Amino acid sequence: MLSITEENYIKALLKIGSQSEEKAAAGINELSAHLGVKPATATDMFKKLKEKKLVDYKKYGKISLTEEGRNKALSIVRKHRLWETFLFQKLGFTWDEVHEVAEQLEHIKSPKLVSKLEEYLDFPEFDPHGDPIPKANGEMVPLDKMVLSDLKPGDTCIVVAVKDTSILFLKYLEKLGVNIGTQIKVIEKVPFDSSLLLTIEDQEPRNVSIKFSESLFVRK
Amino acid sequence: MLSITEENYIKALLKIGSQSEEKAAAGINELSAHLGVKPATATDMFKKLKEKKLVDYKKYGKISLTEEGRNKALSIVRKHRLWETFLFQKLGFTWDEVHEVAEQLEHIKSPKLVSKLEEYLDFPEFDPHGDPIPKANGEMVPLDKMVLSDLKPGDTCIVVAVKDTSILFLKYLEKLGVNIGTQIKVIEKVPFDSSLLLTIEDQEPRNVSIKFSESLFVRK
DNA sequence: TACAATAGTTAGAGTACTCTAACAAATAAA
DNA sequence: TTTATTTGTTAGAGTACTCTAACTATTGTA
Repeated sequence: MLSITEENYIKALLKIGSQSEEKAAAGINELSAHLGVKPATATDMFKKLKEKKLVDYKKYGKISLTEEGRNKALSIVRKHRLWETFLFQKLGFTWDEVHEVAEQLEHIKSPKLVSKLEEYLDFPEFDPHGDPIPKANGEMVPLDKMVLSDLKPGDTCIVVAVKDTSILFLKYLEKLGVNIGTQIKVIEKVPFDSSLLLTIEDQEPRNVSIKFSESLFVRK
Repeated sequence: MLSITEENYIKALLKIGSQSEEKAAAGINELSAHLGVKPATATDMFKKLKEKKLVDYKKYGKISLTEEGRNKALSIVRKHRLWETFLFQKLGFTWDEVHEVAEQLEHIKSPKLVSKLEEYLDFPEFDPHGDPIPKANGEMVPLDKMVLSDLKPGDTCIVVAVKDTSILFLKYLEKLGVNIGTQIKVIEKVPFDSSLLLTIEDQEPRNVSIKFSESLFVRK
């Protein structure tokens, strides 16, 4: 049985690992920053997780999940996203509120609760941020997505997920009327600062920064 | 902000305190047994809770909740019973399964979650075991209840709650077809062992032990 | 009222997780 | 290729919660 702390460590590794390409490995500094602890603390903890055969790790090397560690981490992500979906769909939480509460709910230990919840939500494939929800066996529909900033003038796309889940960004999206499924057309790319001029659904064209367009996942 | 451990300590005190009459105070041995820790451990913890002004306590004296401690404890019981209701009504958990999971869910910190959940459940007054759910302000409908063993032959009653929430007892009730709201009529009291002969709804009369009849709350 | 039984406390120690400070390895730059 | 910078490790210590063992106070009984 993993402690909440241990669960958070392997979850962080799954998240950072899946962002980078290839073997999905991460360094101590990046991990500790993401977890909000000092590198020394993270070193100790990953040593312990290595003993438990959840991570692969050698002194001064990159850290990656073992098969078992990856499954455990996926089951936490599964719970997190199912709870987010519940909070959003059933309890009327807003987009930006669900994450924080789901961070707590994801650590509840009850296999029955998870499967009942999934059934109650009618087996959702995506959470409110557009991220795919892993199934009980760890499978996950791959999301074919690109960042908005990769589009060219004239391209049209559908918003499928957010890359940045910070409250500031989510609130800004809300204000702009952007949700999962929203249609966006790129009118023009400003060479000076790489900002984009675009139309959101039927609204008037507006300009968004490169930071914005790199934080939104879309599908052509 | 209280830790999960601290929450469990004041919850135990509320529970034991409200079982006994008068000033609702409890001893260290009883509390530590209920919490599954050694008396030495409980002594330390209640000292700490005294510093936080959540309990009244002097060396070698009984322990009781302060006004603030009582409010905190009630809010945990509120969460516990709302979650039990959710698990039972919405997710199809059985009577005996809800408690264990609610023990975990009651520690989730989110005032919004609690009020949204209450609203989603349509402001329930009782949990699946028949116990009243405290309102946000700490108020609770008083349950006019007595134990089945206090009835006399010829009396008829309605089951309103269970006193013992152990899985063994709940499963036995299920087998007997006893639920909240079930009607029971006492036919005869056996002087030898104080067991009762009774009819449950329209079933054939059957005999139940004194242990059984002292574990069930009813209303005449 | 004295003493045995019960109830509660203190001291010392262990585990899990965290930190700071000092150091060592790996990597990038001159 | 030597050095500076970045990255990661070790040692020592602190907090929260738990234990055992030894002790003290309170209560009930003879």
